[in-house]
Amino acid sequence: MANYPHEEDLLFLIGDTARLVGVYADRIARTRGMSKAQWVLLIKLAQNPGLSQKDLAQMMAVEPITVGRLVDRLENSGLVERLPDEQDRRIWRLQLLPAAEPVLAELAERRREIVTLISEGIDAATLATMQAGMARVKANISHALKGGDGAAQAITNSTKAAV
Amino acid sequence: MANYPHEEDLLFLIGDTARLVGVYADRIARTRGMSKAQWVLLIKLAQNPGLSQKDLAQMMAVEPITVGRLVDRLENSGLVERLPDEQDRRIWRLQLLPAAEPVLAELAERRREIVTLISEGIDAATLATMQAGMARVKANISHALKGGDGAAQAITNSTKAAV
DNA sequence: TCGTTATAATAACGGGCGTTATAATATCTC
DNA sequence: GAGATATTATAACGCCCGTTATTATAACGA
Repeated sequence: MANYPHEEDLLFLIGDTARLVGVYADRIARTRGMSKAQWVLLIKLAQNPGLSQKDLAQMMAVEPITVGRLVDRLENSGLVERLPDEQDRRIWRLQLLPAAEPVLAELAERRREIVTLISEGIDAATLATMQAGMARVKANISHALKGGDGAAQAITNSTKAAV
Repeated sequence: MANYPHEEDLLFLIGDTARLVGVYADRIARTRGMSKAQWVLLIKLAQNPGLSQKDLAQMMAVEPITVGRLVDRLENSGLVERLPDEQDRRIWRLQLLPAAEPVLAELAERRREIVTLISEGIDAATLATMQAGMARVKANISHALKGGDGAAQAITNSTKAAV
């Protein structure tokens, strides 16, 4: 069964890599009783306390309903709480609960390990090019999906050094 | 609400971009009555008729059970059939049905449009660097998940021109 | 040849995610 | 101020996907 590494399309590569990294990160998250998606939410929320679900959804590049469901589970786990907004009764303000902080601290180191792992054998300049390039791909597709996220400068090899 | 483009992590970028591209591709696939995952399966199967579910799973970088479920649906849609293997009664050999071909042909053009879309504003050399880099990331994570896929040469900026 | 071990496929379970539709609440406009 | 319009969150539905466990069949070893 011939099975060469087979010069794969960037499109397939993006999907496969994300799924595989997701599986890996998910296994780590589960050692602390959460999923990868919940872990991401916690990270974003730690950086921006008091966000609404809609704001958090935009930051995570998912639909608001997805954040709502994640918060349901995180609330059950005692890691996040929903607080009513003073001005607008449609809005929940999200807050980490104390139980979240030690778990997040432990996982932070594991996250650095993942970054190291996926970067193996790739030099820093290439990594920078990839980061800038992926940011542009994300901007392109976001725009096509009619959100747009600004940041639309062209990415070239020479941009790389500046990133 | 300050919301800068915010210098995003490659790890987050990979996940977000894949999801967003997935949503976009899925919308296109649904105009032909299938999902993005089913579309991918059909493409791989068209390139390699007669694969077993396990082989196809490896090619798609998913678990065999995932392929089994996708084939269930594609069989119901009349796009794929399962044929018994002559030698080994555990194995199904997969085959596209005639109905699949015109649909696949129509979708091929839409796929090229997606590639054009996501590549906008990124020069060819950078795209090549990204492709080689992502292939390495995939190899790194595959190896860590204990499959490994060979192809473990270092990727550098100079590699780029050769790709 | 018989029993152990390996392998392909599948079932059950649970979490992720978008789409469409709906309820509650704000906001805007006449 | 009242009705039209917009916005935040949520429910229902369906598909994606991995983990663990099970069944059927092959392959291997004494």
